[in-house]
Amino acid sequence: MPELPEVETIRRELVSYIVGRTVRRATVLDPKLTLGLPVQEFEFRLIGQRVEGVDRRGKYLLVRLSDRVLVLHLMMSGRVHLRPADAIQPHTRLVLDFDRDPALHFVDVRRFGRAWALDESDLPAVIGNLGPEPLGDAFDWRTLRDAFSDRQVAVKSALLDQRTVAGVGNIYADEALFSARIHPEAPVDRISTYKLKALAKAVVKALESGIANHGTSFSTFETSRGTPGGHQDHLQVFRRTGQPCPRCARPIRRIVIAQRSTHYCSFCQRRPRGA
DNA sequence: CATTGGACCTGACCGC
DNA sequence: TGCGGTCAGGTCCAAT
Repeated sequence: MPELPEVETIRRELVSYIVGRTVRRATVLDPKLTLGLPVQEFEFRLIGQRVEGVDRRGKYLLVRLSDRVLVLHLMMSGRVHLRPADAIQPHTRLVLDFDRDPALHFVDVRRFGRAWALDESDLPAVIGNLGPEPLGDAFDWRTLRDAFSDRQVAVKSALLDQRTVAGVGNIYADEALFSARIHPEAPVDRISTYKLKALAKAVVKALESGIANHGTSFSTFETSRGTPGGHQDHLQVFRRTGQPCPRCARPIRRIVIAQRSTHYCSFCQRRPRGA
């Protein structure tokens, strides 16, 4: 589920539900979650801490505590649920109990998700390599120009690289490239300034649209309150292989770039000449 | 250096 | 029903 719009949707819900609460108990049910930090130490670092706020950096969720920060990355299948402390589900990996319900449950079928309990000063070690926030002032077409210079990688790969811009994943990369009419295999150093400007705007538009629809959910529920997002009904190309392009009605194609499914219209998104 | 391919996990779905 | 293959919203790390 989780790209920037989905994580942002969760963040906004957490802000209204857990800010001001104090952690009474932390329970790690899957030691893999803490990446080698002993479970007891992880839990100890959270207990007694008050939630001061909830931030987001790219696809990372940052739960600001009195003098620590809990960082969550949902990877492919992670979910955050707000439910009673004792309502443990099959794939629950972490539960934070507060002074009253609901508790925060981190549920993750595939077990790729991670959690860190850090001092603020250790945050850069986890999120220090991220590119600019696409919805912040630091991002515009020059960001892409600088990241793309002297490189030949496919633009789709470059957008998925979190050092380029933080938070874009497979769905919103495909959607943005469609909006900007850029072929996903276009080598980044051959994209015109005109197209780069279109792409920067398309990235912002795609992400903002996702947020406005509370994220994209394909099969299971998604937001922390268990309601599905609605953006899947607004996707133009992603997972629409064979269906008509919204612009020209020719069938959407699916190819694989960097081992990721990629969806595009071969008529509207022309390969640069000579590439 | 930059880039690529495999690894990490589990479950759903499809064709035989 | 069972089996094997494919696919899934992400990232890291070794090999090239």
